[in-house]
Amino acid sequence: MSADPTLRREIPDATVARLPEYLRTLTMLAEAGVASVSSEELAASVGVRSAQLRKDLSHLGSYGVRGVGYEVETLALEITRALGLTQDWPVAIVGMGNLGHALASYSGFVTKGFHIVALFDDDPALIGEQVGDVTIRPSWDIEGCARELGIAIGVIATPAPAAQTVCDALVKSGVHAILNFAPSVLTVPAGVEVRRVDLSTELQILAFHAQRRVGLPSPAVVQR
Amino acid sequence: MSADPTLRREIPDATVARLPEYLRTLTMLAEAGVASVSSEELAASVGVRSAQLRKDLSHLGSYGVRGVGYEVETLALEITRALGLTQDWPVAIVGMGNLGHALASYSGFVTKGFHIVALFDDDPALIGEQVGDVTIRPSWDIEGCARELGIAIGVIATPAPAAQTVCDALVKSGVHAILNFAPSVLTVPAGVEVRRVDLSTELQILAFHAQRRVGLPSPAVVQR
DNA sequence: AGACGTTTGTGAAGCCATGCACAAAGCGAG
DNA sequence: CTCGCTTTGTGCATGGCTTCACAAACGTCT
Ligand SMILES: NC(=O)c1ccc[n+]([C@@H]2O[C@H](COP(=O)([O-])OP(=O)(O)OC[C@H]3O[C@@H](n4cnc5c(N)ncnc54)[C@H](O)[C@@H]3O)[C@@H](O)[C@H]2O)c1
Ligand SMILES: NC(=O)c1ccc[n+]([C@@H]2O[C@H](COP(=O)([O-])OP(=O)(O)OC[C@H]3O[C@@H](n4cnc5c(N)ncnc54)[C@H](O)[C@@H]3O)[C@@H](O)[C@H]2O)c1
Repeated sequence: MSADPTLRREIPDATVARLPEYLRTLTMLAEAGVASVSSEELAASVGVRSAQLRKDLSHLGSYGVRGVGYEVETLALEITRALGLTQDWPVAIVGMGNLGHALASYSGFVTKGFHIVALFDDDPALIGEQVGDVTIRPSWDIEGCARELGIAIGVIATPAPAAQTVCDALVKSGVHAILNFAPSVLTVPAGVEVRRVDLSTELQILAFHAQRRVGLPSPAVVQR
Repeated sequence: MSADPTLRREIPDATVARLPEYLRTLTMLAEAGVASVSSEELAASVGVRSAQLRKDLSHLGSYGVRGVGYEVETLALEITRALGLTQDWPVAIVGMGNLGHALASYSGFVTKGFHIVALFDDDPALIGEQVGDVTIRPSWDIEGCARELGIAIGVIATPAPAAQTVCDALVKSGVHAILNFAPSVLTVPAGVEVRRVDLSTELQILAFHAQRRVGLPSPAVVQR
């Protein structure tokens, strides 16, 4: 009785982080004309254990057929819904340097439901420049137009010292989700979600593992 | 008896992932002239609990002074050693499109001990182009010169369909650490470490959380 | 209709990471 | 030297995630 079908179950963070991978693989399968897939096959494509895949999917509901597997289209749709990708998300990028330009001209986002609707920078030389079909605006306009444009997700690609300032402006404009490329820790009010991507950190983690290799039995032809 | 002082202890992955953050903050403190820091202060700057910081550091050894804290220079050096950053790491980037160019011209890597020593692409229009002080080489030369240049870390910034091919070439050239920006799962021999950075995935995770917000008590002035 | 092989969904167990709480250890003041 | 204050390093408890293993469910074939 208390089981409301529309009630969003608690989905573990670890699962949420894997759902996009499942979705991407399912989309590829659908394009290849595959209609049905087993947890074993799908898990192998994504690089996880089949038990993990099944447990992850069980958090969304029961969309498989025992003895058969999952219908690719259906499962893709359910993951899309769980992730909230049935609607389009308006995205703004702040900081149109090297990285900002690469992000703005990347076509891989739109196909996933993300639309870049605003670009900001504080360099007068960049303001007014057209990237794709969006014009770069002055960053002091963030508070003015971000709310108006309905920006839901903000991407920060400014140098580290500017990141907190930009973040504050975004939050003040009603943005509750921020992807931060600057190597700095952002302080935000409760209810605002921040994810950080730090490429230097990734390289350093790789260096750690590479260092441990020293003295190991060479390359290995062993496949895993 | 089995305790070899030079034996590298097992450092948990979760800890390794945080060490670069600690190091970055310590470097900033050092530049600001701070000589000593407590676990409480450092943890606050990084955004973790102090107990977690102390436990993380305890995996490296005992470099703090009770009642006082940690000497910034010393701790930074120890983390640098633990991560294997006392040596410089030669890095190659494959795929010099938008993202590849942004990465190649990013100055934040060299200061951390990473040197981009080779760039590859298979587009004749790009081959020969100079980025910084490195010339773009044809990607069919990877096996020829990667080993010779001592490439330890490979960065893949090609479209997804080319990623596995490029990865194979890198591995064949003796590269054991790969940072993959392409949205594809790479298959590698045992002993090769792959990390993937997928910006679409990050946005999708943010979308999930943003979606859950719907109907929540608005923005909130509450600081956390 | 019933038996059989396959694959899902999930309890249970094991594992790892996080957070708590405190004894041990250092420093400085008296 | 001793006392008291501060902060580290860590044992232990807690919670979450992963993996195992199997009953339940489904399609198919006879
Ligand atoms: N380029 C890379 O490959 C790379 C890799 C890792 C990390 N990063 C990080 O990403 C961020 C951007 O890198 P980049 O290479 O594009 O740097 P960049 O210097 O090329 O671009 C930064 C841009 O931000 C703009 N900016 C500065 N202050 C601003 C403000 N207050 N409001 C709006 N815009 C502002 C600048 O005008 C500039 O256009 C940096 O924090 C960098 O550390 C970049
Ligand atoms: N640009 C972004 O902001 C962004 C964001 C997310 C993910 N990505 C991913 O990063 C990758 C690169 O993105 P991009 O925007 O730079 O793409 P891009 O098309 O601008 O560049 C790809 C480059 O790879 C080269 N290439 C293709 N096949 C190759 C091969 N076999 N060997 C060597 N080089 C080869 C191409 O010549 C081109 O220069 C893609 O996989 C993309 O999905 C990019």
